[in-house]
Amino acid sequence: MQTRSKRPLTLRDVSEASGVSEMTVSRVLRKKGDVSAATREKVQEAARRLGYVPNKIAGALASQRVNLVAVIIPSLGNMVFPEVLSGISEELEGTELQPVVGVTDYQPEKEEKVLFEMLSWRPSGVIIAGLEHSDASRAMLKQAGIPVVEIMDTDGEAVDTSVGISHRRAGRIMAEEILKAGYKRIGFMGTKMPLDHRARKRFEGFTQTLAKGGVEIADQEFYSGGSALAKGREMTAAMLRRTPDLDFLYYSNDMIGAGGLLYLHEKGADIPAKIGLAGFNGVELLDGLPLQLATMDACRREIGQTAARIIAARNAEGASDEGQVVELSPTLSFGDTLRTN
Amino acid sequence: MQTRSKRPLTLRDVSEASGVSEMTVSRVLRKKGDVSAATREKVQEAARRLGYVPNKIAGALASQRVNLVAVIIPSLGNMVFPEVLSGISEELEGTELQPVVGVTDYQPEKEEKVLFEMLSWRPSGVIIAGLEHSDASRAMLKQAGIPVVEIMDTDGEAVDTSVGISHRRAGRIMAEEILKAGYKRIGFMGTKMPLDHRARKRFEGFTQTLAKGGVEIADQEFYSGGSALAKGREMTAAMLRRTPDLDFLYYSNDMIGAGGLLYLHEKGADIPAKIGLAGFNGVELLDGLPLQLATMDACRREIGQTAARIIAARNAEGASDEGQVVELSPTLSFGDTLRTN
DNA sequence: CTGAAAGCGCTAACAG
DNA sequence: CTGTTAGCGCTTTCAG
Repeated sequence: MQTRSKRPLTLRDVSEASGVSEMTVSRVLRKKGDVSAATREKVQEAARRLGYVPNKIAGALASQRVNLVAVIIPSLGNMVFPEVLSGISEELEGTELQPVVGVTDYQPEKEEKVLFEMLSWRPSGVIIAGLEHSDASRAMLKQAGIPVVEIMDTDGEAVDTSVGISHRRAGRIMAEEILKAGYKRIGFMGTKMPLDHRARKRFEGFTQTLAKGGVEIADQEFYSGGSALAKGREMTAAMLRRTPDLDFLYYSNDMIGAGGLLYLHEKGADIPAKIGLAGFNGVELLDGLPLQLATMDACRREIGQTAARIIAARNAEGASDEGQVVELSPTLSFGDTLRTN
Repeated sequence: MQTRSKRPLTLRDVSEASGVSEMTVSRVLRKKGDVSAATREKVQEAARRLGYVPNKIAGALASQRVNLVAVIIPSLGNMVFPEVLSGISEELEGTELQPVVGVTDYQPEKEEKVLFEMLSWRPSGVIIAGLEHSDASRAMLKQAGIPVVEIMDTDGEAVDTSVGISHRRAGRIMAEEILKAGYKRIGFMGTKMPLDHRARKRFEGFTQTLAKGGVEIADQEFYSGGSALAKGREMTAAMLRRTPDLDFLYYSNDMIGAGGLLYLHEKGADIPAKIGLAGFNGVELLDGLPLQLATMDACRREIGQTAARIIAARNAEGASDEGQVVELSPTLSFGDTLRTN
């Protein structure tokens, strides 16, 4: 139908091909304003025949509106963020808005760069992971004059609005359950990530609550890089060699927890009677393990949905420009690796 | 530093604040053309102080250039695509270009929508998964007048350029190795995905090669939804109940393969002597399993890098506008679940 | 090295 | 219901 052409088609081409003014063509193509069925048909036919694709750059400049929501996350390989994203997409599906993703690799400088880059496209809103940002990033977010939702975490001060869980509380709850179940000699394994503030907060909540119960972490180890499953396996083996009397292992994520679980299960360990295990995230991926790992879900999908809903609402007319804090409650699953007491 | 303002800052604001013409401000901010050190300093100081973020919409419209590469993939939850993406990002890092991701959920209509949407931003290139697209999508890709690289697969005709592996050949190679190892009673498990053409092609290559060796698939089962690990476990159990004399199980992806592996390992099956297993993808994630699953890597990262490099090269001056086919060679790993002879 | 003028392709705001 | 007139904020081009 179309002919090869170096220059992309413009509204004017459609206008000429259909004998209708540019303005009316624009109305038809945007389904905005009333146009008679006859001309509408003529225009659509011409547009289709030519293979016209509107130029959003020009449209956005003229209308001063860009229906994009910038979504800024640390990583895609983490399993948790794709789920947040699908919550966002799902929720935005019914609206004009579209998510655009930027990845920071947990680096504040990269976050700053990505944020700057995305804001320069003048999006209608920003959804960004975490509450910890560089001063420059916070300044940009404030200055942008658009709704900003910081997600995943509520332990801290948001620029505008935050949606997430309290990781301190999550660590605390896990510690309480472990104590309640009567475990005493507790080991911790996690990522060596000074910049993963949420893991850090969980760890803090965890150790502080143990301390209140008169228990101290008996051993701990941090890793970085490599296959998480393999790392969990190795670290668990090493830790039990070093501190054989541990009766509970708390992992900062489910993947290393699964590695530990597989290792102990093979060794014929008496789980959860003699040794208990728990991870974090509620990764559905792991459902087929020999034992179900105790874990705590982080409400990933729900966080995405809620954040997206807030942005969408604020973009609608007559929205209250108020910031808010939405704290979701993670649910603990005991699985097969934490005594229910 | 900045003041609250509803209206985002413009070049004119920076111009007024620095007492330098808009044009020269623009030159400084884009580091284009020669500007005296003194004025450059003045401009940069003003821009920083005000918190100016350039408006790329306006810039793109004026310059007729958008440094975006549209990347269109079926899914983010698949583990394989995030790796392709990181190959792309890595390769684009050194250039002006930036990837923008769109997800199709394996649905041709959604692909068409996403493609239309992305093309309307006039990107500098398109990287799109697969060779199978609707007529409309192919038309748009041809019409766009920008480099288009179809990735993952080379079994078929590309619009412009393709980079990937031959999935037919991958299936064939696996079949050859299985026959060579002397397995005879072979079961297949995979996703119920009429739209996953690559899985289909592997399956075809696999069965055709078995047939040449006088072997027919003894049993097969397809699933959809749910946790892949759990599905692999269940399907394996069911299949062996139904067809107990199977001596090899070929899985269309590593996750269900891992489920089967865990199941059989727990049952104390004699792997790989009495029963062999193989998956597909080379998912590093699974490195900590009790046995290493035989698999074939799909060159995910390398595909991303190559595709990005091609787009970048074509965007440089004096590039040959030629389409090409880049077929990469997947490597087979025997792991612990496929007899080496 | 710096500035002035003229759009990029589309849509808001008015007229008819 | 349809058309006309101005820009949107930046960059290209051409003069100084």
